[in-house]
Amino acid sequence: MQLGELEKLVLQYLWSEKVADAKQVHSVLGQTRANSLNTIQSTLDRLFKKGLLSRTKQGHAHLYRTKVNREALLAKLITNVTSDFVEQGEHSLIAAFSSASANLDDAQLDKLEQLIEQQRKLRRG
Amino acid sequence: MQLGELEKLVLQYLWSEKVADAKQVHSVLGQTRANSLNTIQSTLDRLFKKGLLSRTKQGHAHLYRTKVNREALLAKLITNVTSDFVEQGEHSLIAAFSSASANLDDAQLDKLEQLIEQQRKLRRG
DNA sequence: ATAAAAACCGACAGGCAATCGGTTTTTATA
DNA sequence: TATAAAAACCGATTGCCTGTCGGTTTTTAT
Repeated sequence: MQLGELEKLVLQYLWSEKVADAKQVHSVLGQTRANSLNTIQSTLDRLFKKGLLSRTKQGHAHLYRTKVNREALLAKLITNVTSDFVEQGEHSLIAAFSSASANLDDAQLDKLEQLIEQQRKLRRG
Repeated sequence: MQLGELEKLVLQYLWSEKVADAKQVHSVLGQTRANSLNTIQSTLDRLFKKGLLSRTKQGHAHLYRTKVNREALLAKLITNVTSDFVEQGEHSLIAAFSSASANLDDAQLDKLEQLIEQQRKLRRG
């Protein structure tokens, strides 16, 4: 699943605003990008069809919400883009890390270690 | 950078074979997919233009080699697909890790920690 | 009932991968 | 060195996806 520029902007907006209708999204994104309201509606609809947004009717407008948070989307995108290259039982992030570790500075290594520890704690309950 | 199905197959073939010309690639991939030699040539050329392959002339054929290994490509793809969602100054792989850490099993967490330690040792000299 | 608001539908442009026919260039060799 | 074969190169087409929006239908508030 490929995400276009506008789709990404809309997702980010909805992560920050929680809920919005097309008009609201348009009023904000229309300031940086010259989009018609229809363009925003199409984009919202495409994201909805991709399963990334949910929507409910409120009055005569759809209210859109994100259906996945940023972390879940990142995980999904990563899986999509790498799945053809990873073996069963292997995780793409770990494979990638082995090639990218040299580019991380000490602080980033620390950070990563912290994240691992944090995850371990979570599992111990 | 978006990779198509055939492009992925070609990359995987070249990771396993190290070096090949269009004819060789075609003779192998042509068994599963019905491609003309020209199709393979186009694909090799596109991968070359994307910087994923290098090539040298040998006789009247280009010999292609991968320019990035699998791990480096994974890192690149992950960075590409996540970068629009990652804050300035944050390393996308680390951001990605915090998104996906819940999907890693204990052994994978161990493995990652080992890789970090290994990198640390390397730096200490 | 009606006007306004929004959804819905359909179309088109632009970009990219896959595809391949036809032409030009290169090279080995007769 | 002329030539045939091999491969590169060029250009065109198809199909898919995102962005774009005009026009029509549906919904709703008054």
